[in-house]
Amino acid sequence: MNKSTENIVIIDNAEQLARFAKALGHPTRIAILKHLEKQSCCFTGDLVDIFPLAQSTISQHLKELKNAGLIQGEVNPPKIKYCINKENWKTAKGLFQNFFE
Amino acid sequence: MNKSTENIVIIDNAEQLARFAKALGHPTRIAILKHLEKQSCCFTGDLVDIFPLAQSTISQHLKELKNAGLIQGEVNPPKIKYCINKENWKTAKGLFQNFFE
DNA sequence: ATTTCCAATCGTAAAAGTACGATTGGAACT
DNA sequence: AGTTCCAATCGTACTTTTACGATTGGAAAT
Repeated sequence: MNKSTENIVIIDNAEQLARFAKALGHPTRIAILKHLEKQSCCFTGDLVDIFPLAQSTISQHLKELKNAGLIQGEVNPPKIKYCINKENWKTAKGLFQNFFE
Repeated sequence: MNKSTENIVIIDNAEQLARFAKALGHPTRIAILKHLEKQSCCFTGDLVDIFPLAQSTISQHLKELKNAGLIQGEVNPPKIKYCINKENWKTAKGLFQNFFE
């Protein structure tokens, strides 16, 4: 069982919404996601160039987005290509939409 | 200048979105907002009855929601009636909508 | 004036988040 | 084998969040 995505369905809506919201609760992570939306995909290194943050910090943010299920990484040696996780993205969209009516 | 609401317009979208998201990033706060949506308004005490949390903890969550601009409190002695801040709610809704396309 | 009631604030403790530099790991090249 | 490259992870420091009980403050009622 993949901790980051598989258990989304079994936990209650409020918790799932809070989970997504928490992942979105940092300007850098919003910016990363916006960038991924635009680019469709990108590498960690690209982000390190764009943001004035250490590589380890970017990596940490990516990890959180991945744990929340909002992105996924595809190994593309020697790089790792990050993309929006479209399925969960849709789920998140729906939850927020529903929440705000 | 009211710190919680007035400066929303002047800060960048990503930051504002992150701010709202952060406020939504806790199950209790999601639940409080859902309750406020349903009830239209409510008192702190009502929430203390509903949630298995200390009064001070609820108060703290309300404070954060207020600081984020999502709710507002109207004094209604001896109680305080909390409502959704409709204007900012709309702003938040728009930001999330736009973010998810 | 005192009491009562509601809610904010204070003080505190434990846990989580944010950021950094340094190190490690794995895959592809010399 | 050794080197190079990218990205994850480790170790660390600092800040913020979350939660609690206790205290305070303000308004209404006795």
